[in-house]
Amino acid sequence: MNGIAGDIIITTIVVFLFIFSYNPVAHSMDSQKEITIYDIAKKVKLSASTVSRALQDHPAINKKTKKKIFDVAEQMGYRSNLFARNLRQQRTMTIGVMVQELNSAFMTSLLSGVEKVANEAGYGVVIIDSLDDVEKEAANARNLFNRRIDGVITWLSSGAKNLDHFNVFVDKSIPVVLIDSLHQQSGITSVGIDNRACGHMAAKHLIEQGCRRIAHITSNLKTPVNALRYKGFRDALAENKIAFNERMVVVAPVTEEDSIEAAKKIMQMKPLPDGVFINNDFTAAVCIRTFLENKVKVPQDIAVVGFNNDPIGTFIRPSLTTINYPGKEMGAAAARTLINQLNGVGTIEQASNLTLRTELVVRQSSVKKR
Amino acid sequence: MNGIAGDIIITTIVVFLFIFSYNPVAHSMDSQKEITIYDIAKKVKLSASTVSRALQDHPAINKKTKKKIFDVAEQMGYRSNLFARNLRQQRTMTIGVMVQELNSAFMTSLLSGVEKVANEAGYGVVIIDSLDDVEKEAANARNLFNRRIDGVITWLSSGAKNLDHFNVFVDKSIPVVLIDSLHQQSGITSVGIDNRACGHMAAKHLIEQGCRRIAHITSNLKTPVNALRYKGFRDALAENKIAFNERMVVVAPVTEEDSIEAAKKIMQMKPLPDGVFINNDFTAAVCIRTFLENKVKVPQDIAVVGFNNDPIGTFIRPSLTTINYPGKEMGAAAARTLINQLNGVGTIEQASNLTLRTELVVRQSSVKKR
DNA sequence: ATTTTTTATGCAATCGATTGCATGTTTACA
DNA sequence: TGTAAACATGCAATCGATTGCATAAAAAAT
Repeated sequence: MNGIAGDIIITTIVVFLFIFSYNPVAHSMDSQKEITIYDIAKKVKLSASTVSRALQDHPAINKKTKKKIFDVAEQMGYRSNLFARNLRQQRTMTIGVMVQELNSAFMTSLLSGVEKVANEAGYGVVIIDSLDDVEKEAANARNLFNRRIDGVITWLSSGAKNLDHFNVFVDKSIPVVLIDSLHQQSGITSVGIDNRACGHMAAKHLIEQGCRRIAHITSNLKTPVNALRYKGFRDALAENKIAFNERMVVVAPVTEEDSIEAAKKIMQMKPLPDGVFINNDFTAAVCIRTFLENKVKVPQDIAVVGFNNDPIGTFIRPSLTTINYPGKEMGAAAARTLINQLNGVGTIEQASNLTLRTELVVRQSSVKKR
Repeated sequence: MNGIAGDIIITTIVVFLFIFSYNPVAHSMDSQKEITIYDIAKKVKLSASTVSRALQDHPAINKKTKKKIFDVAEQMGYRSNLFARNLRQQRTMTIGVMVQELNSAFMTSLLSGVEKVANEAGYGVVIIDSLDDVEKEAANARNLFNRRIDGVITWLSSGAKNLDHFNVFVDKSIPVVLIDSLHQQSGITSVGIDNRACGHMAAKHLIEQGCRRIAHITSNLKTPVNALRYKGFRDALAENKIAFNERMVVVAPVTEEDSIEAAKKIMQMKPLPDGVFINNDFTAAVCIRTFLENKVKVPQDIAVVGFNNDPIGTFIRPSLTTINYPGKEMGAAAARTLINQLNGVGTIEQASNLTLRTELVVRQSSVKKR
């Protein structure tokens, strides 16, 4: 009503605003009641079924009728009640995303990828984080399950030993897409990168720069992802007949203190390594800083290759050579895979693994030659 | 069925597992059907009303009956159907968060604050971004509205001229909490910081470091937030009787190119400014880099103060003096405010503005004296 | 033993939209 | 003109949980 009036006469708006401001009760009461298809039906003197069908653009409804119903719906400020629809159709048009932690540029770009694709397909996105805690992860899974999301995209916590907490989804044929985790469990798809190839690429690059004593810093070697990167790294060394000692691996959580600690361990190695492949850019950045503070030159004394292509890498000096990890694309791919499954294109049974392309981004921290 | 059998005879479990593994079709069909309160009612030979009440821990239900119903529900793998509940109760236990863009550490920490508080209160969080586009923002608002979220937390796009797209919420008495925006519209609460004070604090610090020709880089001066920071900045200069010329303000969007451009403009000013207050850390980081590349020393030639306390500030050299902007706390405060409103503690009518504490984080980029 | 109170449970309507089936109406074709 | 085909619309059940009101049963009071 007021919308229409407002389009025509300016003063009407003023009057309404006046009322709105000074008579909140009348205002809220007035606008509080929801318009349903029954209200529309009454107005156009047709049945609710017809209204429902018209709004869905059902072919059996006369075009003129549809037009009229659409107009009246618009006029009355109708909005579909998703609960009712969901209750009837048994779906929520919502996908759940579980991530370890909302704390990195990478996660953020991942989410924006999911969000974009999902929204375009009409899905909402519910995000929940596990703070990298296995128990909270299980609770979250339950929570999402109870919310009847149509599908889940998840980045497992690093301590996750199995996928049991996703069984509820699998059992109900709710698609699950894992990001960057490798599990061959049937009914679960995964989207990721070729971690072994990445480790190989990093090591190969360092070797090409002339490094011969190459160390590795990783957050842990238990997750398949990290283990594979390490394997690729070892493989490249072996292929080039470069000796490697397991003492040249430093395991350090991704915190500032631990990263400094790790850098110190590297500096204490004798002979000093001339290159290091570090599993994430944050740690790499801290290490570079620590090296420089201790008069260890980068890349001259130690060449550094990180992982993730975090924006931080372009700010530090020397800038950081790293492996570009396509976060947004991964999110988008995961969402697309999930939605395809929801639409029946590619059923859960034929679930597969999708591997995205990665690339080495060479910057200053690793270039010894010119 | 299988649940009960499993509780009694171990071997039965094994048989079932066997079937599950080798007969996925039977498996999924079997587990597909949802348990409802009617199923439970039938099993315990009571009415659905009683079951419903028991599950809500209604006082009118006999304790033993409750116990029994709980047990059976557990056994049958019952999960409440939120649609039905929502349909009846007219709420979704979900809050919507609209942000400009999911692209910064700040947004991420903000979201994690919202998420934490909301989850603890039993609410889910739906996140949607506007890519800083006013139209998408309006569409998103509509989208969330149709999803019948119980409340909205939003960070307006920088181009937003008014809050019209939130009227749908206000009209339906759905609480809206703005983050870091100042609008006195009734029915809308906001959570933010004292931007004027921040600008003042930054300028005062630079002055104390001996700066007398202080420039300012901002993304635009139209949003109240930026205008207020600028005002505080100007006020501090005036209080200290330091001349200021509007040509010392550079307006530059937050992109790498524009930031470099801005740095160049600063360097071209004659006489060269001896201090600059930059509205965000990313731009500040790029400027510092650009300055250094052009042999302009920081802080000796130009002292720099940023804004936001982005992690980047600790990595660059010199490290960046900045204003700590409590992202996670803001998110948490916004969520708490919203949930209080939803619970009736503090009604929408008495909506107010909540201002959080900020602080100057002094690092290397601004310290000229010792 | 009878009445009142308390306690426990059930009935049936409600929340809105959807949809299979039935029915009524119009058009087309023989 | 009769009849099949195509088109349009309505009826009523369904999705699951909630809840005001009624009622039955047990306990307490008289």
